[in-house]
This record gives sequence, structure tokens and C-alpha cells, in this order.
Amino acid sequence: MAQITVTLPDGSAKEIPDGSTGAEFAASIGPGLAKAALVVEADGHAQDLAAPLHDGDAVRIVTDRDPAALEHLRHSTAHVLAQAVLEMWPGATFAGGPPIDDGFYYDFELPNGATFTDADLDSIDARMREIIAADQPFERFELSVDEGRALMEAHPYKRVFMDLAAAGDASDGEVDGGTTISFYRNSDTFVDMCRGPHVPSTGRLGFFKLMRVAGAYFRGSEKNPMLQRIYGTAWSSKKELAAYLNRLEEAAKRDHRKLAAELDLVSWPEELGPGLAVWHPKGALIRKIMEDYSRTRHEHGGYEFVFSPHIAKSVLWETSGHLDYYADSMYPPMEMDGATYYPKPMNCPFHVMIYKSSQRSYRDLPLRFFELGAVYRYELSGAVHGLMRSRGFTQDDSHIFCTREQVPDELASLLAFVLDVLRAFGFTEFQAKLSTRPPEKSVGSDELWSMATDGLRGALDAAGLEYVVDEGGGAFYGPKIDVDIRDAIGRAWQLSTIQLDFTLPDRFGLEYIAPDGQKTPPVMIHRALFGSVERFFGVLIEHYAGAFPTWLAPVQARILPVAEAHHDYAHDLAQQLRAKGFRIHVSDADETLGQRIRRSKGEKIPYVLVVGDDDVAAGTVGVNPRGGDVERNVPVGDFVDRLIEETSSTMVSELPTSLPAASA
RNA sequence: GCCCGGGUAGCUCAGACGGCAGAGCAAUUCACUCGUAAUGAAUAGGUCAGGAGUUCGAUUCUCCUCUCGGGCUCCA
Repeated sequence: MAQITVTLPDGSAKEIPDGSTGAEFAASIGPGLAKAALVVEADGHAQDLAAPLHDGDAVRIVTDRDPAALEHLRHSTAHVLAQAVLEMWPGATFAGGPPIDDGFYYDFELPNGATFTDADLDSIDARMREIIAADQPFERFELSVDEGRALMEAHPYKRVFMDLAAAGDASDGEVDGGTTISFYRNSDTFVDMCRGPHVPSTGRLGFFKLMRVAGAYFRGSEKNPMLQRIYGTAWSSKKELAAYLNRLEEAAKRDHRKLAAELDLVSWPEELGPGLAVWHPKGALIRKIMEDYSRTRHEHGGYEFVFSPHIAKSVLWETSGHLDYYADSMYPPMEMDGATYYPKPMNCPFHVMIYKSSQRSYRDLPLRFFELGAVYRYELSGAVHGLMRSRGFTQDDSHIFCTREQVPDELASLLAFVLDVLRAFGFTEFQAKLSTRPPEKSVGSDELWSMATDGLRGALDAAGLEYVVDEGGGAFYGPKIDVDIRDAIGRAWQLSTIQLDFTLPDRFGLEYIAPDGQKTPPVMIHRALFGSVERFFGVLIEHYAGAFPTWLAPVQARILPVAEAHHDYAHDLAQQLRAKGFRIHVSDADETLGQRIRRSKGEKIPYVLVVGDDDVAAGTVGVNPRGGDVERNVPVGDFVDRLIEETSSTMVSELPTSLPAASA
């Protein structure tokens, strides 16, 4: 038999018989590897072990320890899910079922519009485990598009995928080339069109859990029928599965809606309506600290504070373009004195009005307006989510008006400013996203859009921030940079946004007098740093699991007198600490010491101070720090130093008095 | 808005083939005055989300509405 030559990852060449499959190749390397092998990569394309290798392939064996293997495993588990459902619901059809972060899903349509229930998940799970126990091998084969259509005659959604593939649209995947379609069969009763690769057989699977059922539009469009989606998670070991489920529990404990109630921060009374919150004293105090810090930083960073009303006449929103492009998200209008008023969904047009209020010169620029502006957006009822997504929220909104020449420096210093403030709140990891012109619903010339997009790209490069590009994800008036932060348990949250806008200045006829005496349109930069004060607060709650750092904690220390004899000392000490600017509470309630400590710990107060006979005599305190060991007989002065040290970096007197980079 | 699942005391949750609603914590009162995560006793607290229907009788069954959660879509 003729030999072919393949290249191994270490660069060495190996001769194997022509027609050898990946499995035979793996066996020729070593029996241990053959056992661990899931798929091979030939010329960068993962293929399953049953497929033949070709002469000249650069071959790599993917084992179950390889990150890519997890995807194969999840994809294979999705097939097992589909097999189980199709067997259990005769007449059911299926659409797409890809691997995703942490697991997989599969979309189905059940006969007569039937739906899944949670109880179904249990029986589907049981059937899936039977399929896995049967250790069915995954077998790959290829058909032409016509043959494929015939094979999938009972499954219209699959035929849509095939039609898309035949039309050259590979975005829906599961296709080889476009003329030929690959299929995977793992039993007499189940075949799925699929790009693969898969694990060699279903016996390799098993560490999975079906998580939930959900509705999902076919191909993600509201215009398409809604299918029944089943989500699952899958891992390569029992330990990893358990760790994942544990992570979910951990995240649930941090849920800001739960902690907001437990810590008495915010609530959502039914009487107000969905997505509308009231702030309780402790939540409001933290918010005030956040806002004060933000205001001070902005003041030092060369911003000027402005204010604007909550409603404005329709002409403003017509000029801005919001009524043309954003009306779906706006609250309905109010008729008054023969005019039509809308609650504001954005602050921008008001700041534009302030710019327009006088003749501007290039000497005035850049102008940086800042406002904590409440906006109202009619979010779909199914979209509201605690503080993260509400119908009324406060943007820490800034609009910068500058010349085209100033844009690069301004953007660069802006990004640096944003990251610096986020770091002060304890975030250290960032991920940026550059969003470009939307395919529909946008204004402005191509030339302006590409100039604006290049400007943002330059700022990202200057900041040395890694970014991904979201094609078509921009606002209707311009491209944008979004900055995601990563929280303490690794989740990403979208917060800051920087949007470049050549359009609004044009629509409102903004201008400044350039050095040459010509009237010139300024460039406008929209920027939110927290994004929304509400969402940022929600993220902070989850990031810190409610245990706010001392500078943000609503109560920084609670003093507990051991007995009545120590009450005076406790209150004197509290006055002394308050005089230094700290937030101190005394609990001399008629409760045992243990009870009061327990309550204080539940409130996640940074320091519990216990004072008794020893302390009254020596001028000391017993310090019980959050998450630390008790220290007895600490001199009061030492404790004050500790508080000062923990809070000084965010105290107003210590804040930077200029922008952190460029443009000074 | 669409699909699925919930809503019982301030909170966490039991409960009932349809027959006067239950616990723990919290609250209030009394006693206890206490050195590092729950002192004891007593009291009060609910139109079982709202409305309609079926029924002798509905918190329980059916329908509608509101609302919350998980998704889809969207988004700061």
C-alpha cells in the first residue's frame, strides 16, 4: 500500500499507509494516546478520528485534556440531547444546537405547538444517559445538498440551514464548502447535519446537566417562529461539572437583587412599575459617595457641570433624530399647552443646546460638559433586570465638543481617565469593544463614519487596550467604544461607553470660529463612565458580594459596648471618630453582645468595635474586622490611623487635580 | 413584546384528593447587663398577588390581569 507523509506538531515527519484514519494514526503514535484521542486536527481543521488523513497534512492529536476537546464534547452532548428529544417526541423537529460557553443548547419545535416543562428535562436526561451508556460511535459522512435535503425532509429548519449554505452563507455553519454537507450519525434513528467534529462515541460523554428550557426565535429574529430551546452544561469530568455548578451558586449568592434586600439598599415596589427602584438610606449613602467621588474627579479633570430638565418638546427630538431612530425606546409623549413633550431618553440634545447658547471660538474648545442625568427608556418588560437594566436610570453623562484636530488627544486622555476612575472602584481587568456603523438605521456619510471609527481605533491603540470589533454595533449617530470590566468572579459587565459623533453637531448646526475666521463644525464625543449610576452600583454589589470597601461602606465601623457601664465610652468614641469624617454607628440595644456581633457581620460592616472595662480603663478598642481575626486592646489612635490609611486614596484632598494623560 | 416557570406573614419557606392557614428568623413586650457570630418567655402579624368562573364551599381547579425569575430580542 502506498505511504503518505504527515507532519507532527514537533515538526517531524511520519509515514503512514495511504487511507489511514485519525484513529489508526493515533494508535501508531501510542496506545495511550489512541485511548485519549477525541479528534485529530489536520491542516488546522479538526476532524474526527474516523476520517482519512491526506498526504502533507500537519496533524495534531486532540485529547480530552485539550481546551478544544471541551467544545467537541459539548457539541456531541447536544447531539445526544437532540436524539433523545426526537425519539421521545415523535413528529418533533430540530434546528440548531451549537456548543456555547459552559455548555450547549439545542432548539426544537414540538408537534402541535407543545412545550417542554421542567419535568421533561428529567426524563430527557434519563434517556440521554441511556444513549451514552450504549456507547454509540459517531460516524461521519458527506452528501450533496440535494441528497441532504432528501435526508432532512422531515426537518424544515435543517433545510433552511442547507439552503443558506448552498447560497454561500456559511454563517449558520454545519457545512463543508457549500456544495457538500457533512452529517453525523450515531444511531440508526439519529442523523444530524453537522460540521463536527465529535467525540469518537457517546460513551465519552456523561458529565452534563440540563439546565433550563427557554423560548428562542429561529435564527434570533423576532420575525421567525419561536422554538423551544433546552440549555445544558457539559464538562470532561465530574469535578469540573461540580465546580461549575458551584460557581453558579456563588454567583447567585452575589445577586444584587438579593443583596439589595438583605442589606437594605434598594427596593422595587410593585406600585412603581417594572424597572423603577427606590433607594433606601444605606443604598442612597453609597450612591452619594460614588457620585461625590465622580463629581470631584470630573471637576479635577477639566469638566464643567451642567443640568437639564427631564422632558422637552418634540422639536428637540426631531432635530436630534431620536424620534426617527429611537422612538421605540422612548416613553410616550405628553400633550400640554398645544405642544408635545417627551421624557428624555438621552441627555445629548440638552448639552447641544448649552453649546449653542453662545458663539464659540476655537479658543473655547474642548468644552467638556458633565451631568448626572436621569433618563427614561421604555425597555421591553421582559428585558428589565434589577439595577442592571431599568426603565429610569441616571447616566454619568459627558459631552465633549472639540475640533477635529483635538480628537485623537481628547480620546486618548478620555480613555485613560475612564480606566483610572474604574480602577479606583476596584476593577483591574478591562475588555474593550469597537462598534462600527449599523447596516440600517443610521445617519451621516460613509466618509464621516470611517473617520470617526479610525479616531476611536487610534485611541484604543494609544491606550494599549485590547479590543474586539462589533461590526454594525454602533449607535445611529456614530461608532463607539464600550469598555467591559471583569468582576471578582470573572464575569464581564458593560459599563463605560465612548461614542464619536459628527452627526448631531451637523443636525443642530453647531459651529465654532476657527483661527482662520471660518465657521467650522465641532466634533462631539458622548461619554458615560459608570454607564449608569444604577447599573454601576449593581455591579459593585456583585463584585464585592455586598462587602463594600471601607471608603464606600455606609457604616464603616459599629461600636458595641459590652454592658451599660460602657455606653458613655462608646458614644464618646463614636463622636471622636465622626469628627474625623468617618461613618460610625453605636449599637447599645438591649441584646446580647453575640447577637449584636452577628447582626453587624450580617450587615457586612468593615469593623466591629467591642468596648468593655479594659478599653474604658486604657483608652483602647477591641477590633473585629470583617473577614479577619479579633484584636484586643488596640489603642484608639492606631485604629484611626488604619481607617485613614484605608480611605485616603479616595479622599477628595488626595485626588488627582488634572487629567491622567495627554491633552493637559 | 415572545416562550417557560413562579407569587402563601417584613424575610426564608412548609402546606392542603376543595372544608376555619403553619414554622424559623425579623418585629413588639417582659425578664436577663452580658468581652467577640443566635439568652429565655410571651404577644402580635396573612382577603394565600388581583379579578372572574366552576362549586354548597376556592388560597387549592379553570380563565384573565398584574408582577417576579430564567431565556429570546434589545441595551447604559
